[in-house]
Amino acid sequence: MTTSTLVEPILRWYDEHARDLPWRRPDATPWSVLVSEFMLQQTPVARVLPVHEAWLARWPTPVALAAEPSGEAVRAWGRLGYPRRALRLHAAATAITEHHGGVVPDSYDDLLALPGVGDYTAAAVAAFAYGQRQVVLDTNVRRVLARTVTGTEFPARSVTRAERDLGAELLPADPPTAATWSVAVMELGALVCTADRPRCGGCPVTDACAWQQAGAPAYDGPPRPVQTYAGTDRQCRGRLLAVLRDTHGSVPKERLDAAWDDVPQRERALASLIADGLVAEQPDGRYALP
DNA sequence: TACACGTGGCC
DNA sequence: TGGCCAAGTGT
Repeated sequence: MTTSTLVEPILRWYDEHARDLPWRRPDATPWSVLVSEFMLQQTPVARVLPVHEAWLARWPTPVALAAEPSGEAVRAWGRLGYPRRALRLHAAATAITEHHGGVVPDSYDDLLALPGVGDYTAAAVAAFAYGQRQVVLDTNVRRVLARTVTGTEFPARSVTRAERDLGAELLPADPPTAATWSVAVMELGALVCTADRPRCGGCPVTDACAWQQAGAPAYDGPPRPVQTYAGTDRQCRGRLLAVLRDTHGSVPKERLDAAWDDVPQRERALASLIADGLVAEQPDGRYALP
């Protein structure tokens, strides 16, 4: 397996098959890229598109978002899920306003220091918004590398040193090409080398793929954790927050009580929402977005 | 290192 | 039908 057997075909494939997404357009601002990365964390592109568009129309800059209460960000987040991301995006906008002159920072370290920005998002923004040479390892990239290079259907639970070394080894030397390569591998993972039922017939590197050459063996690693949802605290939190999101102003506690039957669970969920800063209890005892 | 954290679509 | 999955981060 040489670099060129993987990189060049995937770059050519991307040139022909890349989706036209708002945050990939030449006129997309770093803020647009940053917003997209927050929204895309654990969330499909199709659901992000309309919310991203409305978000950028309302808040074209981090300064504009930072000027509003965090609760407005939570409300505008709508039903994207994981609303703590909205809170963190608002906090990131505030930090950018206060510490970076309102400009999304371009260094990996400065990005990493922002709330809600971890290794993936810092590398992605540096690469996609600023054209830098960064190792971008998301779930798509990791799956593509696991199959094509390692010969396993799925990567390990967490990023390994070997993956990081491999990502660095494959990364083209030229920064703009490196950035394109990173988005190209992600796109291949999202559209072709999917977790379930990969479309190997449309893959530009199927002939070089270690997993294919090994006969596409079934995954035999440790069981991947199942996400339960019905009846969980997460679902309860979602129900409570939906009441506030869909209401202008504040609500009495009875409105929240009506949203979930299990009393101890409801109280626990409400307390956690308040602790997270997603819900504010007012002096009059009513509840509202922060 | 595991686990918590929303939501909806797919087969 | 319901298990599985979707551009992760924080603790």
